[in-house]
Amino acid sequence: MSKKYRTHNCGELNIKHVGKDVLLSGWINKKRDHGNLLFIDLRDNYGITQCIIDKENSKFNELEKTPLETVIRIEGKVVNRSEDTINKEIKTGEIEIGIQKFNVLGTCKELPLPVFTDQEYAEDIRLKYRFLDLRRKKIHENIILRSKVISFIRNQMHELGFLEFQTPILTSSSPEGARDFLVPSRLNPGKFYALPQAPQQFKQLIMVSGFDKYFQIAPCFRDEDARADRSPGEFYQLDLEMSFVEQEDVFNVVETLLINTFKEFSKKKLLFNNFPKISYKEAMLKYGSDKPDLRNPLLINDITEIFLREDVSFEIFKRLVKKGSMVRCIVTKKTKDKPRSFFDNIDKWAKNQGASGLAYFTLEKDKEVSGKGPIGKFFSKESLEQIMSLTGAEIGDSIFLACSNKKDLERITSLAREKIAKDLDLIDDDTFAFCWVIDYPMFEINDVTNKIEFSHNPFSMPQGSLDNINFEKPLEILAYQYDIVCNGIELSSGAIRNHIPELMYKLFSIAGYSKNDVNQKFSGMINALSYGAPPHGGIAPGIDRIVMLLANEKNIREVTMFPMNQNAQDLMMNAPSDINDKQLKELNLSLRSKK
RNA sequence: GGGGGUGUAGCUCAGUUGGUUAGAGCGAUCGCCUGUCACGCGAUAGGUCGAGGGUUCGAGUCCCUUCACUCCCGCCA
Repeated sequence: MSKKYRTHNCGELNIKHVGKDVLLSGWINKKRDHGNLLFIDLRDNYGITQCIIDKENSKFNELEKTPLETVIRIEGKVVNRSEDTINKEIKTGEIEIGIQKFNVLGTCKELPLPVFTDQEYAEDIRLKYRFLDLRRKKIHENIILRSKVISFIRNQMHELGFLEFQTPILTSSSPEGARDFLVPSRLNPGKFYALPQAPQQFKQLIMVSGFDKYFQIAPCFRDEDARADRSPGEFYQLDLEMSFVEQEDVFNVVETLLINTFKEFSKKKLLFNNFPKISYKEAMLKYGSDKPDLRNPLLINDITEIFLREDVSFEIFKRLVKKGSMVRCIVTKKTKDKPRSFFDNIDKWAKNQGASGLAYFTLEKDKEVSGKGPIGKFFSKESLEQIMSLTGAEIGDSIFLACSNKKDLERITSLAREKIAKDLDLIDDDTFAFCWVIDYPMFEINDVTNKIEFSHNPFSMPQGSLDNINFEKPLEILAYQYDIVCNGIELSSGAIRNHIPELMYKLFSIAGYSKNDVNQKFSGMINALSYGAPPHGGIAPGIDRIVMLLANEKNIREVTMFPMNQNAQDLMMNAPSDINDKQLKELNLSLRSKK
């Protein structure tokens, strides 16, 4: 046989190959030892093939003693299995290999974690031995899925006419946004590069350079603390930017791309084939959040005005409303027969969340409409009818109310929406619900400093034009700034960019930056915009989160090949690590002694 | 920086009200077994109960401190 290691892989042999002499190489996934007969499940990237050897073979004892996860080469003949021994679970289950010879290609010590199980393991062991962890079925498949998704997206982008470019990894520190990762410069002592938080400025410069449509599967670096859906350090975005476009043009590209990708890689249903567009303001009112989960049918309504009525006697809320608080509610359909415990649990839960609780009552009708439940008696028939017309509630429905300032209300009603929907089992886990959140405000007021700040990206284009924007009321200026949300997870945000220097200076001045400040801090950008910049805009969907959704995983490490732990350490490579004095000297750095 | 959870054999976990020698499954080692596919059966080895301190006649169990991992808040386009 001319091949050295294999003639076939472990996933391709079937009934058609019976009688052939083959070479297979792979890992010993599992052994089943019958004393005089030994089954070996040989595994490689492509599948598992059962191989068999018996006492007649002189190599029997040696193979019997070879540990799991040893890499071996097997020489043998493909034989078909008898009807009753066929394994329908695996692709190669109709055949097995009668082993003639074998030899060890790579030995294996006792395993720190088993490869052959679906059990869950402590994170630090998995990360330290990631190369073993990655052999395991589920995560191995996740990583392959990730590769396929990226390659699919790349093909789609090329087909849509986008050009793929690389942008610098060593760049300059930017004043806005997240904390930068810094890299000391040897040739420029005392100066530092920063790793890009995103190729934001570069992609705009690519547009100014006339390339029209750009994309990149771009690594992004942000030195912020981790979350389950946020890697410490680095993550990937599908970064894209287009010239001569309006918001709708970007939406069309992204919707096409995401719909194709999600249809290709998941069996789950798409709730909308045209993604609904929800304004930021509406999202905050109806869902209490700018990343609403539209699988959840519950809506939030403002019913503050009810508590100004003479015929409502719920004095606690009335007093708070007089002082400026608002009242918002969630209606649950046909819950009048739910046990008292259902309501009390939610109230108790809300108190645990730091709210003063969730008041509730149920709408009933005998001769006339009445409220049943702890606070039902405080509402007149007419006020209940007004609530019904404001919220769409009907007889038999229940109403949960909270009263507070706007920010706390948004927080608690958003959480309550999720909690109640879960308790009532209202969320269809088998769907993806995408939506756009649009019309973000350009500015917001900082609670602590009471100063006006950019609420998102300062380079976003305000809605309106230089001569009709009311700069006197900056908090009312909306931006062509948009987010895409799926199942309550923020997938990306983007904007039509401000390519007009004059308008840029004006907006920055509202946020307290002088023309000089802007010229200094964003010199590359503002300079470029002064030499003929096309109108342009883009977006940057998070690749890791897209793969998370497609793989149905809750943690980003499950779709990342070599992730760091929560403290931003790579336990396998021992990063970050100490460096020696020579390196420090070359970089003109000295370390402060640690406390 | 703050809050919650977890930490017992190589791995996954049990361990009662504080009470004799800390257990099980998988894995390892040895033996038996020719049709398994989570093979089966028997035996053996394997423990700083995360670490340190305290209370107690006695601590895996109670208290304090501390470390590691994780989830969340802060932070984050």
